[in-house]
Amino acid sequence: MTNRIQTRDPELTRARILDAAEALFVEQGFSAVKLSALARSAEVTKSLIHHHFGSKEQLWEAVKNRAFERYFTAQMAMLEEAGEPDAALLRSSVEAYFHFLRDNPGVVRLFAWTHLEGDSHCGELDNQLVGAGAEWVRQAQMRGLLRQDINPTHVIALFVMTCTQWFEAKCHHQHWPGMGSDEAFLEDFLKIFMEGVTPRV
Amino acid sequence: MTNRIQTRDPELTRARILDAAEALFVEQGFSAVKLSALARSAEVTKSLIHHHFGSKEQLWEAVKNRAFERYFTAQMAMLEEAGEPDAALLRSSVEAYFHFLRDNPGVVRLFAWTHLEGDSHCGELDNQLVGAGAEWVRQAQMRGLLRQDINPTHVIALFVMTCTQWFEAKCHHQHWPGMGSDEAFLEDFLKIFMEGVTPRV
DNA sequence: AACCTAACTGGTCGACCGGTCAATTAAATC
DNA sequence: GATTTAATTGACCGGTCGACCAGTTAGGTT
Repeated sequence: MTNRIQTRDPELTRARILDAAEALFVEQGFSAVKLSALARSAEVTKSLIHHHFGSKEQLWEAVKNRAFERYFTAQMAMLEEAGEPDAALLRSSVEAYFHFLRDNPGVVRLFAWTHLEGDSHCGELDNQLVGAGAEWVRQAQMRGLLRQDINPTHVIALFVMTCTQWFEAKCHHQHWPGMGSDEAFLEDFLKIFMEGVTPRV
Repeated sequence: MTNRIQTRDPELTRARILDAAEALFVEQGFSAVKLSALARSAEVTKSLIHHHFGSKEQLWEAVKNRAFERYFTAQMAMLEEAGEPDAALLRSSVEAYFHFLRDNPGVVRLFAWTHLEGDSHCGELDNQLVGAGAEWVRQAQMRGLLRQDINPTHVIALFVMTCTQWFEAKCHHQHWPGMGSDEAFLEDFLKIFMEGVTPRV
């Protein structure tokens, strides 16, 4: 702000505000973020934030929408490049999801804040994601590749929730005695999960 | 506050403040809670809160400590009344934990807020809880009742995290297509989990 | 009954919150 | 080049936040 070239680029300004806001909201949650700190961080004036986004609440919505859209499209892409349903593909899907969350810690925290707010918006957004995944499981079940006495949606929910919670609550359980690394836990989870969902021979 | 009998009971006052604070903190998180609203809810003056707890921050710590102590002792009691390690007992332990969280939604949210704060205090508190659980799994493994190629701590972590996330993110996934009730999900989770941790015959 | 400690109150404080507004100015339109 | 539009600024607002403090009073001690 001090010595910035006197040029105007509203798109860039919006982006800079969104980026700074996302960083702060991810870190501190909605209530704890002060617009003054955000303005400082984004190197714009407070008024400019209001000009572009109306209010703190609307900015929060914009941040969430952008982040969840990123999440959604990334997942959709992963889903579409998946091939025929079989156990090996389920395994690699879990790995892919786990690593996506590991590489996108911001979206994990954004999900957590949103859950606590009781905002079900993001949940509705991935209805089709889960629906497609569950359909995929259902097909594998019909072919006898997965055990058939389990609700397909629950299969999806189980690994999504496990991956999510692993990273959401990492500060909580990372110091538990005997707890292994990201990869070690994923490995053990997959052992249990894959053994649990495939039919006994 | 308006027409309360002019008697003094500091213990009760502290308890009333703690109760009201817990309710508000659980609902809104630390930053969003206003001491004025808390004072109104607890039917005390703002000054009295400062008198008993010093600051908002210290009150937050007191609330967390009390709640996590309750959680800890409840879990410790459950653990102590457990008998010899075997698969059936693991199953009923998961059920007990799941139902404890279902019946104590406050502590689940408190955990979630605490995770987001990065406060590892509660995580350290249940080190011995997890340690005892993992030891219990280890014994079952040695007896051949559970498969031995899995980190015992990960077995505990997996079901703790799954139960926690189920209730933490309920608003998120409860509207997913095909999602079942609490009990239906628990049942399916146990099918996968128990099948995954017991050795193949 | 005198005394003391601490529970409790009302009033108040400076800081700073989110938000507004009129004025300025860069850039797009004509 | 004149005009319009909108990005941007700094000054400012009312409200209220957490905290503080001097004073009052109930309850226990001696």
